[in-house]
Amino acid sequence: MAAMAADATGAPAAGPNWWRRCRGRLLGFRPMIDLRRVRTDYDSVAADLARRGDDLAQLEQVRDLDERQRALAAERDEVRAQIKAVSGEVGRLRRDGATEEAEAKQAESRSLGEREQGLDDEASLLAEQIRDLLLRIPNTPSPDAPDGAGDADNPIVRVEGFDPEAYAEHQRVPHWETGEALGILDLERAVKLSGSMFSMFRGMGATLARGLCQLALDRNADAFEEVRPPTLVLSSTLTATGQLPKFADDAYAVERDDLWCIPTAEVPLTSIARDEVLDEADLPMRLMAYSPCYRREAGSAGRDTRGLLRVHEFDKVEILAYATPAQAPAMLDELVARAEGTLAALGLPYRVLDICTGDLGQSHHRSFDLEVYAPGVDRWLEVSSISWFSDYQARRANIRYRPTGEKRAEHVHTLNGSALAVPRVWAALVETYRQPDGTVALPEALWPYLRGTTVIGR
RNA sequence: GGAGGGAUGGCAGAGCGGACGAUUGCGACGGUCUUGAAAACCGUUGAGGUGCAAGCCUCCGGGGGUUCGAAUCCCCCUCCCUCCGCCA
Repeated sequence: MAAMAADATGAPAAGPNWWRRCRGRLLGFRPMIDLRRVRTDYDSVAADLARRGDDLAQLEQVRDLDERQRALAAERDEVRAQIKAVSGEVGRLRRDGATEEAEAKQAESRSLGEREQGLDDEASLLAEQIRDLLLRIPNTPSPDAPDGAGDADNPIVRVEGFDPEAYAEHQRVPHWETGEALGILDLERAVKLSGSMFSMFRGMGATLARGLCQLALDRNADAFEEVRPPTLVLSSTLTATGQLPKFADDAYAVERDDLWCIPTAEVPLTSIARDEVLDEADLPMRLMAYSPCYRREAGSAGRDTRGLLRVHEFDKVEILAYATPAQAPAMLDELVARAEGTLAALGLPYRVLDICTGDLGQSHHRSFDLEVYAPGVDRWLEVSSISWFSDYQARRANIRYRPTGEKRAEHVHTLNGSALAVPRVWAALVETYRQPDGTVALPEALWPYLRGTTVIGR
């Protein structure tokens, strides 16, 4: 792990991989895939990863390097045992005054030490290579996840409240036009402040944005503990959830302080239990958080640049759970149902997609996407992605629980999803509820959050 | 930001170069006693790696160094506490 440590001065060196050397380091040797499973059950791991359409070269490499690493480590340990024995001998001889013999033993120990050093260097190098590979290998998909090559293959599980014939001309106006006309969205000045793909809500637009978060929090407060987490986090925190090392370009970095802006509250919420052993009685543990989210959208520059469809900073309410493996499938259903419930309460048509193996995120075991229909832009907008990570994140983050009666702690399963993401829902609302006179009549569920306003006019 | 003090097993707290993976107390667990419980007494009790196993190895906040040998000595970092400065 020597290469991961801070340099002698402790100052993070700049450069494309500066965070590799930073405070808090990347986590220690914490693979995402169970290395033991790679050893004992290689074929099934390979088959699982193949379903994602993944290249298996890295996995093969891991298997081979691991074999060599273990052999070297065993040899090194044997030499270490000898050194210990010989050193003990030295102590005894010195006490007995047998100086000459002691010196001979010292020489012997010294040469053993050189051999140990060589073996250890080699074994550590291999271990590091294995770790780097393992951190980049994605999660294995659930057997229930549908097969497919990409987003075109995601089955639509259900569509709720959508009637393509039901829309009138006055709803076919993009939210940015209505927003500017009503003075509730000020994109022009947002660009002046922060550049393209930033947004600014004003007046009732801002109240609506905040009200949406409040609504989402209130709807889940029956079972979820509200958390207000930090939104700047260490590299190690971003690694635990899987954003690093592979997706460093997608996040905003505050280099001089080795901090990153969170892309989602999933990041701090998941790390809350990092390096802890939870009581089984406390599971499932449900948490929710409102937070701003920051995304560089590096891979999608130039796409969806108009309006609120894709922005660098937005507000979101995230719901998350730690669960036992047995509880996880039901928890996935619960999170989906909760996210759906909020969309339904807002009266927005939506559909549910079962994400196929080829479109699953790197750390996802199974995912469902929720999309709302926005008539003004005539598109389905992804507003929530609810995912089950199996033990992938828990392994990286070292989150465990002790099954009752068991001696050995096991990794928990993590699940999370957006309860509500503001900009796209805001857009869909403004388009869906636009009246013939250009005002926006908001659904009743929001009224308690709008200070008495029910219709946003000029 | 400056100056001092600290970080050891679930907790408290010893150890300051060799018999220390770590005294002890509390807690927890098992047992004896008891109608039951308490008390008392006896015993067990950190984590991880590797191996069929016996075992061996690693871990005293993290990293590096000195040494035949480091929890113990040296250097760097992080975090916590106290004081000063600054501050929503």
